[in-house]
Amino acid sequence: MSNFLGSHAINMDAKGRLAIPARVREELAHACGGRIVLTANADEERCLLVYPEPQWEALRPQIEALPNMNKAARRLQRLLLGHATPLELDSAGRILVPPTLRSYARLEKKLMLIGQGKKLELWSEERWFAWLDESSDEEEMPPEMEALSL
Amino acid sequence: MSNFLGSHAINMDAKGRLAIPARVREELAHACGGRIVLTANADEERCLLVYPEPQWEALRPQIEALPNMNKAARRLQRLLLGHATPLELDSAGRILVPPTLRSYARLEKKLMLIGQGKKLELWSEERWFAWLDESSDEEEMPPEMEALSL
DNA sequence: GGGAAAAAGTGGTTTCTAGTGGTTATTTGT
DNA sequence: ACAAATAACCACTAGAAACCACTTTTTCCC
Repeated sequence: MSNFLGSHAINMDAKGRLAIPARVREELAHACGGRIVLTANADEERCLLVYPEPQWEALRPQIEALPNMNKAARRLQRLLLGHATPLELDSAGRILVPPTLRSYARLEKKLMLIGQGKKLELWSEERWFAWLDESSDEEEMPPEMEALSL
Repeated sequence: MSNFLGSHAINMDAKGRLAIPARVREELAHACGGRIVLTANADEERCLLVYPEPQWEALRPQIEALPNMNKAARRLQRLLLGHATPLELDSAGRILVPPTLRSYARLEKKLMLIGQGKKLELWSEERWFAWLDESSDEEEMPPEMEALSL
């Protein structure tokens, strides 16, 4: 099972392509043969999610099955299903990010790719750093988290 | 079980590598054969955490299992998983700190490595001393701490 | 509707920088 | 004084980024 960790600064070229870092490329190669699905993130942070295709296929039916009389559920469906795009790495290990997703996540030239275990997140560098600087201690923690000893 | 104690001043070279002190290297060698995981610290002090790989592997599932519809949990995941980088000491006992982590913890040439029992903390020397000066004992304590007799 | 021009997408090549490994010199501790 | 450990230095390599050339699609104008 794939296990993406760490973060990488990467650049998008003028045509909206980005080169996946070599380390991550290896992970992807044996997790899904380079076949990935790119989609939008549902929470308030406008970043993109990068799933190995099998991971996505496991997740998709769960999203589709949500009770869609519920507003939050409909929102999740529209965002995730509505943006999902299957992609393959080209011969140089690059992917082309569709214009819709580019603008959803406000991607400019400088990006950050963040490992999150079974998936990756793709952020505009500017937004990532802004998010890091946001203070956090106002949030309330779930009990599992209170109990953690790092 | 590993038991890191004490603090060491160390230098980072121009390429972002640092030599682990011999004492610590020995500890690491028999705790994890030199296989470590470097990641970000979640609290407001921007330092890095150095885990022997087995320690990290014990911790990782707990972090991944947090309910990630919760904001505080997501933050912890992004910080810890998103920065975690497995590293091995090279033939000279050095590690290369990835650029992302370097900038997260604002590491310059002079660093401090602080033993914290099962893990180590890596600080910019400047920030470490600043923290020593500013931190106070005014905060309120958890009950377990009240009961301590030093 | 046809053609020209522009834009977007694709593939490859070259250049340069960051990473890697190793070696030598200097310092420190015994 | 000697040995060990650290710091500085140098050479080599691989990866990323910038660049360039070509193809396909779209758009706009005639």
